[in-house]
Amino acid sequence: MDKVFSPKAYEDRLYIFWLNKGYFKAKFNKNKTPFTIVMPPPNITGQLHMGHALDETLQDIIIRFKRMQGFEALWLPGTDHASIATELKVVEQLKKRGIEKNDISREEFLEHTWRWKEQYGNKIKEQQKKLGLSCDWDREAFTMDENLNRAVKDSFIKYYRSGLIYRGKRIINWCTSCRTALSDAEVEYVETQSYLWHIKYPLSDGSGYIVVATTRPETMLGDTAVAVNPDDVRYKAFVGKTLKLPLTDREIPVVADSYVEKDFGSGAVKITPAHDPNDFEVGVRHKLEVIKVIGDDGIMTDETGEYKGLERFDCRKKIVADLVSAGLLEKTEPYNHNVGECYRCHSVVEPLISKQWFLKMKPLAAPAIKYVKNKKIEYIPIKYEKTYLNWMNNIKDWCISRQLIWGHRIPAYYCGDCGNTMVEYETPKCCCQCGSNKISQDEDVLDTWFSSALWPFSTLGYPEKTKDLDYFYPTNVLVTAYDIIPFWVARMIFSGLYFMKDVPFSEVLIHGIVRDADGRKMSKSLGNGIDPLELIDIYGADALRFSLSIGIAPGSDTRFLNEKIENARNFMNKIWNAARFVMLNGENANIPKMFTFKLNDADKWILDKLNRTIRLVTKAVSKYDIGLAAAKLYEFVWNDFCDWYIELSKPALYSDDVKKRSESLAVLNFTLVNILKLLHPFVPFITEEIYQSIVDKNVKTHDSIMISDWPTPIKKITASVKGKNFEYITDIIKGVRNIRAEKNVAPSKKVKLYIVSEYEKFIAKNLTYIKKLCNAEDAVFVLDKSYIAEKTAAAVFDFGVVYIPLGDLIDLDGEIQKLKKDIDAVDKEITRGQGMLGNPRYVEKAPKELVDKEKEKIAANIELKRKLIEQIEYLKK
RNA sequence: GGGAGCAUAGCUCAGUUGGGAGAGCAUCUGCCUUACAAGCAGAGGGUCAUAGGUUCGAGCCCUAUUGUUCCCACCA
Repeated sequence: MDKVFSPKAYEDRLYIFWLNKGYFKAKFNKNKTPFTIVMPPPNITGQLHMGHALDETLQDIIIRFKRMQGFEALWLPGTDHASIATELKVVEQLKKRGIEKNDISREEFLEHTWRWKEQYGNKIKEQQKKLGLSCDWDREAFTMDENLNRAVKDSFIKYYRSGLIYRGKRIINWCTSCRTALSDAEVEYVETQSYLWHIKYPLSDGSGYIVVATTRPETMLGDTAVAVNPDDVRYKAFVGKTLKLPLTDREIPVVADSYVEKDFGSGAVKITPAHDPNDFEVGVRHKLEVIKVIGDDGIMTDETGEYKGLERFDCRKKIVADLVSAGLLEKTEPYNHNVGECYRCHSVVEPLISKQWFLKMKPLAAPAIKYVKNKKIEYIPIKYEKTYLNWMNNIKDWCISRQLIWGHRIPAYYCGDCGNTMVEYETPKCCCQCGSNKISQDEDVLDTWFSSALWPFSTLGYPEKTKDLDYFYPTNVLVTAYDIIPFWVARMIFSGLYFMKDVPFSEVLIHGIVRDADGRKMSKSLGNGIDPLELIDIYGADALRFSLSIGIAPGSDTRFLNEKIENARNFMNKIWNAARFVMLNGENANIPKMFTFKLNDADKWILDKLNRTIRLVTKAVSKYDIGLAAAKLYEFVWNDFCDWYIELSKPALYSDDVKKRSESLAVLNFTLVNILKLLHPFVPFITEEIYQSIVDKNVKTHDSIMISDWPTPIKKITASVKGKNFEYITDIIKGVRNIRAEKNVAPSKKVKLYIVSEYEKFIAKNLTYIKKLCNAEDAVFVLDKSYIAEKTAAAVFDFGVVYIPLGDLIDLDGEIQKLKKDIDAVDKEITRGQGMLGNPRYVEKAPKELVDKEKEKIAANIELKRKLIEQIEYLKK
């Protein structure tokens, strides 16, 4: 093994090894319980970013853990066609080659897009492999695969036939740049500094005017009324009269509608039914004309007279200018409000009237709410249940049609003669109503999220009733970031319930997003993104994975700091070197099987610690508390195993006693292999690489660590008992080291120790450790201080005192002061404890265990205090 | 406007049904001790945002306040 771990030397090799062995594959197995995760499919436009790295590392940890525990663990990967995002990319690429989307046919465009997909769509897969993900690549799915297409078509038709899908003219969010409708979820609101323009609308009879305020003056060209509140006395007389719409020759009525709030603005609202959802409703109530003034391309329409052909924001400027010259602009007020942007291209979304397909949400939301409330699906952490319920409870119908080419084409057909609509699996030969054969398919495709919503079952064979679907569905846990709950999680839940009559997963593990060092979201526009692949290149995949998993709390954001990954890299190096230590000493050794020989006190101590770690880590990972599990492992491996146990093993390893040596190696190998197993889900590469080089056949039982068994606590080990507590030994070592450091005793200088303790026998048995780790040339037991002639410093414990003769380095007054300080601290502890025990309610209410522990603590502290006082007495003599 | 979260060491964050305040990094001291200087040993550093309350006991539960972040809605 190399002195410094070098991940590049083995990561790729091991991944290929796993692939060749087929260890990632999962298949129907009636003797095993399935555990399923479907991977949130990255977009084919995607590059692996830190968000993926976190999300997928968490999933890999869980799936590797379950696999080792003996589940038939399926992690199903795949990619999403990402309708809008991909189409934008392809349009852009074509533009560079001088090709406009509108100049080529639908088929040609699709051809270009498929080619683009073949070229770039698999990039992320190769990146995921670098991360070490153990997903079943044979099952890799794509939302536009043939069988997934079938699922989409099938579900659309089923929804339609039960009346949940309808087509209608509504105000929808329109992106004038992408030229498509968007769902509510696809609009992002951004606070924008703008103005509120107050415009005078003169009465037709010349008797005055009404002032209306607007943030979008260009829409006034489509105004078909001004509305006031029916109870507003200021405007009572105006209702029913007509106004001259400025800059046009149209006359519009003043209507009364309770939607208008008296106290906001002027109390009068211009009504533009074609460009505002609320105005649309008012228009319906008052049977107003609907005039579309902004076109799908963001250009003013034929309806706008002299403004026709102007871009919408240019038109706004001109309108304002014209109003000023007409003397009709009363005032302009600075105004901050939220403006909707397209989540893909970030251009301003235009609400406008359009004929689209919608999915009725209320009937689907009801069960989706019920199942979550009944805990058939649990959110981890629980707070995200509220986010979900809040969204579900206020849900509106989902606009599912998109005016794009790349996606699942809507299976609706229209008769060119009678206009009949047919929703069918195959193109109808002729109209079922009039018999005409002039049949054309709807030009639109479905929202990308429509197919994503089916992901947990479409990938397993739905609508076919496959064996896999039956075995692996419902899946177990969905792992994703909180920002995708409305888009995806919610929609999978109602889709799963509707089509599968069962939840798509029983748990949702929500994690945060990875932010930069300053806490900002990583984004392309800010240029503050960190490329996981670069980090893998520098630090290795394991270091990246570990840095992302340690210390995170479910649902909370995490900042990415270089020092975190450096620390993780250092930890990998630590593991590497600990293993190297075991290997170097174990060459050619004849290592006995564990528990066939007598364990020494240090062995029992580390095995007890190992047991605790196994319990803790197993429990934590089971609860998906990945951050805690990683932290506990870090602590055990570094602080207990490396800092203590390896040091403790050295006297035996370097001795001439072959038996002792080989027994020590047995415990080292045993502990090491358990550590590797516990760490494997987190850091698969380094653990596999080390596992492969383990020579102790008793502990290396499989040809790969990833198919080995998850550790269980060793039954033969019991915690230390009073009088035989190994902590006495470590306490003494720490105490002596402390004094040495305080008194500036050179590390190379050997010291002599005198020990006074009622547990002399136990300590004597472990004296080698004390001498070695304190760099003491001798340690002898005495009955009390009076047997020591030299001036000494003392390390005082409740179980004994250790004296170090340090000659002139000892300052008597200083020592006394120090001891007094210690006594004060101990006194405080005793008072606190006695206070608690003196309280009958505490003794009565607190758990018995705790009370007993408290009693022991007090006894120990009283003893410690007695010994401290004794020391002062000695010093004063 | 509605909802949720966060506030703990200089920095980034943990803190498991309420029971003696933790880690990493940074700082200081001493060490190239034959696994590891990407290391070892030791040390300093916190009124757990503020004010109340519940409790024998509060970083943790309740109320209010301040600061901060996010989500949803979109009243022109």
